[in-house]
Order: sequence, then C-alpha cells, then structure tokens
Amino acid sequence: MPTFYRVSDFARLAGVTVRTLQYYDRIDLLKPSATTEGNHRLYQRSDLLRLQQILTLKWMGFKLDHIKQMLDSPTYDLKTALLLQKTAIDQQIESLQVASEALERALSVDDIDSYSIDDAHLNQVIRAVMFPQQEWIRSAFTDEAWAGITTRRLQYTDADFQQFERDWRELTDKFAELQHLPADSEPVQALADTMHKYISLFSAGDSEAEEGVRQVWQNRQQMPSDYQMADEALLRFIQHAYEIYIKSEEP
Amino acid sequence: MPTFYRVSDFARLAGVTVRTLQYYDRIDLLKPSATTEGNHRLYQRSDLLRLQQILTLKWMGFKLDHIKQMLDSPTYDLKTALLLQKTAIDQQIESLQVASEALERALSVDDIDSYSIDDAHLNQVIRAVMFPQQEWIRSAFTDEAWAGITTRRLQYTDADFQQFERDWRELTDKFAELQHLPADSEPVQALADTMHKYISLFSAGDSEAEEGVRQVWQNRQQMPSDYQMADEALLRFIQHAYEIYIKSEEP
DNA sequence: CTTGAACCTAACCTTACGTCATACTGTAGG
DNA sequence: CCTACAGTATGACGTAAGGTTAGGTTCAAG
Repeated sequence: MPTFYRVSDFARLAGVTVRTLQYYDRIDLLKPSATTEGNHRLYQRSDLLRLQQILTLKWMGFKLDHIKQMLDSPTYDLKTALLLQKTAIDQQIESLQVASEALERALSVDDIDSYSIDDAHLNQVIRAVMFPQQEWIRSAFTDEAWAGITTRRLQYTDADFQQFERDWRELTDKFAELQHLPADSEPVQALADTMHKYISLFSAGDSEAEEGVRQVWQNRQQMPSDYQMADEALLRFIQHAYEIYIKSEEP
Repeated sequence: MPTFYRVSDFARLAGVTVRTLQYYDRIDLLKPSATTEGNHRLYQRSDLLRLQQILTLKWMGFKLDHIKQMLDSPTYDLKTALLLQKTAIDQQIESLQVASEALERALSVDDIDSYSIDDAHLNQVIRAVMFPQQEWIRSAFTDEAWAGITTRRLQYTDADFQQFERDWRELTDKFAELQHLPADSEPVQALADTMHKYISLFSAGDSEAEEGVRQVWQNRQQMPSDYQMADEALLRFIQHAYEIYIKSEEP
C-alpha cells in the first residue's frame, strides 16, 4: 500500500512546478505510476528517483529528448555522453570568458563616461573590444572593409581560429618545401592558388578587404615581432609567387 | 552613386545568412537602405556598420530587442548596460564551471567503465556529482528523503545558497543575543518558529527529510570541523529551544 | 522573350516550459 | 444528495532567433 502524491504535492516535494510534471508526462519522460478514475495523476516516492535522474542530467545541460534516450535504453553509453557534454560545456565557458574579457575592455574605454551612445562612441567601444592592440593591421583597410572583416570575425569560434592557424602553417611549410623551384613554376602557382582561395574565404569576396590583406602583407616590416615569421627569404618567395599569381588572374 | 548589394552578397560579406537579414528587416532591427521596384532588398556598405554593431552586441550576449533599444535611442546608458551584461555573463560562467566540475567527478566514478547504465550506476554517478564528500550528512536520511533533497537542491543557484548562509548566520546571531533568556521564553520560541519554517522550506514538507535534518543536527559531533560552529554552548541553547518548540507543536 | 538563379512572403518547426481559458474532479460541509 | 470550492486536465498560444520548406515573383543574361 504505497503512499500516493497528487501533482501539486509531488511538485512541491521535488521543487518543480505542476506544469513541468504535466509536460514530462506528455513527452513520455516521466509518467505517474498511477492515476485516479477521473484521470488525475498519482505519483509515488519511487517516481522521485527517476525525476532526480532527469533533473540532474538536465542540470548538467543535457536536452530532454537526450535524457529520455539515456534513461530508456539500458545499453546507453553514459561515459561518452558525459564526456561530450563536458567538452561542450567547457567550450561554452571559454567563449563566455572571451566575451567577458571583451566587455571588460569595453568598460575601460575612457569616453564611455559620458553615459551616452552615438555611432562614434559605439564604434570606438567595438574597436576596443574586438581588436585591442592591432592598429597596425587596421591602418591598411578602409573603414568599410574593416567593418566587414570585424563583422565576419564574430562568426568564428576559437576552434576555427586554431584551424586557420594550422592551415596557414601547413601552407607555408609546403611553400618552404618548394622553395628550390622557380616562383612561376606550376606546383608553386598551385600553392598560390590555394593561398588565394584562403584569403578570399577570409575576405568573403570583399575586394576592398582583399586589397587590405595585400597591403598588410606588403608592409609586413611594421608587424610587431610576435607576428613575424622567422624566415624572411621564405616570405619574399611566397610574396613573389603570390604577385605572379595575381597578375596571371587579372589580365 | 553608391554600390548596392543584393541580400545574398551582403550576407556573404557580413558572414550571416539571408534569413537572418530578412528577420532583422522584419523586426525593424536593420532595414536595407533601398529596395528594387520588385521589392528586393538592396544594401549599401554603410549598412554594414550598423550590422557590425548589432552582431558585436549580440556576440556579447545581448538580446536583439535590447540591441534595438540601444541603437535607436541616442541617450541610452551604454556603460550600465555593459556592466550588467558582464555581471550576467560572469554568473553564467560560474554555474557552468560548477556543472563542468560535476561532470568531471561523474567521469571519475570507477564503475562507469562498464559503459552501461542502470539505476544503481546512474545513482552512484549522481551521488558523486552532487555530494562529493558529505556522506556524514547522507547517512542521516532514508534513500527516498535523500532523493527529494538532492532533487530540490538542483533548483537553487549559487546566489540562493549564499542567501541561505546569510539567513542562517543572521538567525544564529539573533539566538546569541537572546541567550540570556530562558529557552522556553516567548522571543526565543519565536526564533525557533522562524528556524522551523526555514527547515520546512528546505525539506519542502517532506517529513522524512525533516527527520533527517533533525538527526544531522543532533549528531553534529560527527561534522567535519569546517562545518562546526565555534560556540558549542550556543548550539546547545539553540537545540534545546528547538526541541521545546517541536514538542509544543506536536502534541 | 525565355530561362534559371535569386528573391519574395507566409507558415510551420525548434526548447522547455509559463500563462491563460475552459471544463472537469475530488472532497468537505450542510 | 447537493453545493462550494479548490485542485486538476486539456488545449492553445507565446517565448528567441532564426532554420526549413512551399509556392509564387523578379532579375539579369542570352
């Protein structure tokens, strides 16, 4: 003779709302173990265990349909699921931290004390937020090309940037391997083509932005040393090959 | 004679989807600066600046209607908004970190290597996740009362717990002030009543859970020293007052 | 003038419920 | 047994920020 709880009592017991229990019932996530003749839900304490599992997994960030799968299939790979979830959460934390730091920088912009907002202000904040110390890059672009670049930049995650860096390094490594060939030879030009496609991707078909990239590339002596690559001869080789490629594409 | 972009070009330029631009148009967040006779949207580069502002703020975690307010009212208090947003994000980070640590603990449960899931397994994981080292508390509760407590616990945020602690300290401080009065005097019993209401809140009307709380309270010598309060005399005073209160309520 | 790509709007889909609106059930008192 | 009235059930609509079709229209090249 088990004790039964009506919805509101059971809800209070578990710290959720009645609506939540009704919802979980409807999506077959948690069914009451009995009902009255009049179709009112009756829960037992044993239902509390299942609800505890559900709420714990939910608290960990799993979605309800995922939780249903986990609880309903006894062969579910829990360890992998937990691992994936932790990875996802850690990624979220990382990008939130980036945003938090950006907000911190935004708050440190002097003029913001005026407590008002106009385009100039806001853009100053945005510049402070997105590109803390890279004025030497910015100077190569027109205002509007720059707006395009910074805007597109927002779409990428940290993982994307890491991939970019890996790709870029791979590309320069390949150039290094072919450094003994003439810059206008076919394999080198093929690399230049790949490089061009990459730059196009970055500038998204924005010709002003592309021009800016070329400027940065050519004025690379101004780069802070952190950004400079070691092998100046290799850089000149790449630049030469790229110029040949561009000329051959724009007759 | 400004250059116009059609939606798809402008979308590519900015790195968003066409649907997003259509949506921003509909909610009056970003209108194209012109349209064709056939009602196709035409954007200019100057629209890109506004879109950049929108996406930057969005990336910071602001909601779109909030962004609209910010951009449309020139007297908007940007600094406060940024500050509030940073606070909110930092809170999110904190609770995600708690979840991440919990998942870490869950992954360190030995038996999980079996790559399967059943109630016992899952509950073991849950226990590891939610209550790392407090077996001394758990031992005072029945399994089901414990399930209720851990489940309710999920509903609370860090801020709630901090509030709990503050309330609790305030309560004990008040007891300390009245320590010169007899335990059955009216002001002391009033405090005991407050304390009882507080415990009831914690146990959500769960009588088994309440009993467990009383057990923990009485066996407080087993607590690790971190949890012990300094003044043992005060504790005995509180316990005495509380016992008198309970007896007077359950005749 | 035709064709195919790009574009338009409208409408439904997603999550995890909250919030009504309306109808029904359970129970205590008379 | 009847009536209040509290509790409950079901269904519909709303949320945020678009994604995803569906079906019709416009653009630009040939």
